[in-house]
Amino acid sequence: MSAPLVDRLRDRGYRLTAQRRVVAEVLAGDNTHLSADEVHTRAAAVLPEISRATVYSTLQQFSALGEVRELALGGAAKLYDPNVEPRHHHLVCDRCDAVYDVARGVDAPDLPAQEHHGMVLDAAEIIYHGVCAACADTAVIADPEE
Amino acid sequence: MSAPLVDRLRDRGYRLTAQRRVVAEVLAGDNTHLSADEVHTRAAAVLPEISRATVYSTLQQFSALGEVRELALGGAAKLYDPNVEPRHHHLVCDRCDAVYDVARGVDAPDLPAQEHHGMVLDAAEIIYHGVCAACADTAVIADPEE
DNA sequence: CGGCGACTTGGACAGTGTCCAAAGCTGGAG
DNA sequence: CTCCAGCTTTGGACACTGTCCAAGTCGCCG
Repeated sequence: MSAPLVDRLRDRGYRLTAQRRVVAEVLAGDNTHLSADEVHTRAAAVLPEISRATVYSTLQQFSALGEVRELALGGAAKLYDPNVEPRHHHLVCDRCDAVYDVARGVDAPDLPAQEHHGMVLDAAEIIYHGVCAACADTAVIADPEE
Repeated sequence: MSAPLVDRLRDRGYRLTAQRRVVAEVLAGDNTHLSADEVHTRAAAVLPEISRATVYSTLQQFSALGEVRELALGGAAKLYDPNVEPRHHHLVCDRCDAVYDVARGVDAPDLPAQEHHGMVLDAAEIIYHGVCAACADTAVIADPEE
């Protein structure tokens, strides 16, 4: 499960380029939520000539193939989550954009058919918003309220 | 409930400027999900000199006051939802970014304490992803499969 | 009515992401 | 093994979203 991403790529008619391999490695080697820019930085550490455009398009491809999940949480940039398998939800700090995974089998309720608005649904994503411990602490300093 | 936003503003020490009034009107007059840019365009139709910076900061203030909800769905821009009262969730088309409201009392499950990661939670948001009817149709044309 | 200070302005700026023509490289055919 | 078609990458220009700031404006209180 750790390596065959490259095999799955070839099986679907994608060419195996050094760039795709490197991006795949970066994603496999880290369980956090990376922005496209972070992926580019880490990939460039191994393959310095890799361009931003390639990283963006590669991430889109991986996302379309279901190898990576694209997350649009509050922050400025989209994040890419290599942990696709155990489908999970997220907690987001509205102050600093920190992201945590919800590990347990928490899941969103199914939507009754009359609420579908003609759409074909394929996934439900829950985002728990709040303030992380670190941000809550700094707030106390700024707002002593004594 | 339709007008007193301006009252609530003054009560909290905010000044009543023409710009804030116009932005409030734009939001009140429409039940769809508007981007900051759309709000600016509509506001400018009434008050041509209003600047983008003002619209952005006003939307942030309204959002902080709970008069408007800021939505970070997949699209490039954040959307602002004037419908705060019946707290509701959303359906998003991953192709065209169309947004629909979930009207019914569907809601996300509470998160067990051991999953909080030290955060203080204040809201849970469910996003149902899928493909809207219009996009599904065009896909059929592009991919006849015969 | 006058002044304080919150508010707005407009333009510069930073970050994210897209697009495109040209050059490079993969993988299959011969 | 070599060659070629065409998929990929490159890099730079571009569009868009959102932030910041100094200067000027104007709402509100006295």
